[in-house]
Amino acid sequence: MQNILENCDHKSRMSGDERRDQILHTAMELFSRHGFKGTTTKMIAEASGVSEAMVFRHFATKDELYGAIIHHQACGVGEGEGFPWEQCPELMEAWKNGDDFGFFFNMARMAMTKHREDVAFMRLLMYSALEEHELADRFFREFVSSGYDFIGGYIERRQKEGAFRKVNPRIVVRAFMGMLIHHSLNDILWDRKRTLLDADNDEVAREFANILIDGIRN
Amino acid sequence: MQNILENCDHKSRMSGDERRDQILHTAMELFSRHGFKGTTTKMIAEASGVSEAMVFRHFATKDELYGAIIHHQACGVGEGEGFPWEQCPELMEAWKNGDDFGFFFNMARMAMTKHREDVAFMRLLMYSALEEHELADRFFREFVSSGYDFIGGYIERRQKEGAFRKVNPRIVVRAFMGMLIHHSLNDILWDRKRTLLDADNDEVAREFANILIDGIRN
DNA sequence: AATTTAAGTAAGTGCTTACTTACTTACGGG
DNA sequence: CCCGTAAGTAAGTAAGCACTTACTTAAATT
Repeated sequence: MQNILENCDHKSRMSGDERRDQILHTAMELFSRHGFKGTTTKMIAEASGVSEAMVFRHFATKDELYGAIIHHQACGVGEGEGFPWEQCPELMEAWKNGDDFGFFFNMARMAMTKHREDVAFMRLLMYSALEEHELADRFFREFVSSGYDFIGGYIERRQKEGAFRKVNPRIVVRAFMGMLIHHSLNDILWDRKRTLLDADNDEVAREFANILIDGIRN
Repeated sequence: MQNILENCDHKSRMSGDERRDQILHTAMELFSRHGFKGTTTKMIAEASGVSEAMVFRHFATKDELYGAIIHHQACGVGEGEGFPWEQCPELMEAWKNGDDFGFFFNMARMAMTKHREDVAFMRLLMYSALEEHELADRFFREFVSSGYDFIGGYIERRQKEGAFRKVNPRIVVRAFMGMLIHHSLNDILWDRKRTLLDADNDEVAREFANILIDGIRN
């Protein structure tokens, strides 16, 4: 309980590393809301409660600050402790047993939960893709690409076992990922008031899994 | 053949309306590439081959120019000659006859073709959604929402006819639109080199339709 | 040919931007 | 208790921004 003061933003003087971290997180939030060009160093400084000079003491240029955010996020997402699907026991269990519903349902559930938790990161990613910054490319190569391999590999295996019909597994992955990402993007970006579809994420995940499985079953 | 000069950008002096149109299209292209904040009025003027003062003669502010683009696009897309699906005879035929494959296949084909033709508009739309400009909202309300009603209505009808199983039609629409939009977004934004999936659009459309139909068939 | 009209520009305006400099203050180790 | 180190700032700078002003030129109208 004695760290109320330490958690408080108004603390007069932080250690260098503490302040660096705080600026990094503040900037990440602002970049995700307004894009790179739309965020000024003044905004970052004010939101961090320091002068602009402090921002430039920690990060030589605005680009370097953006680079640090990319690095921070890329480490936390792509590597670090492995891919999120490897962290979900139910999912890996289903993967082993060839439990199709368990596999696709948990995959969908996990993705939707992740997306909901990381709205700022998703927005940053979209901006990066449009502005053609490095983050988008890196995220795609290190993360999305592995996801394709993981799901695609499962489908191929189940095809060989005779459970799924003959169809390009990559197209199936695209269909499934499309459902998941589009659904999250709708909630975050397009239809925040849920006028088009206001359903429980579990129900949506269940139906997505059902549609896909029945859609490629033999 | 005498209008080579008229079509040429280097024409020394245009009529007011011609120049207005030209600036509008140039600006649309630039906004779609660099976003609103990332595009300067100087860039627009130079790309249009006029001085900045001319840009401001036609559009009082940068915001007004953006607004004019929105209006121009919204008119061309939302209203004008009706929705694109109403323009496709095969699709409407399939809709009438309850030809499920014809319906979903042509829907997918049409969407993918539109997206490929209108990369600039799609990018503009993404920027608008992130920057929370009016265009995203308007497009969503006038266009996407109608698409949901159209596809959702078809599914409901076919459910009543006993062709499709019991499932929230809106979730099915989201799944289907997800496949289409995500696929186009991949080609435009994330994977322009087609490293993950390099398939013919017709094949993709066919498989998307197959997956969806088998996925909700009774 | 003279006059009006509208397309066009050069060279600004004041403000904001990313980034710097020269200086001040808090704090932990000897 | 002082003193070096590092956290912190106020007040800049030059370039870039959206937007304006005062003027010029081409072309249609009279």
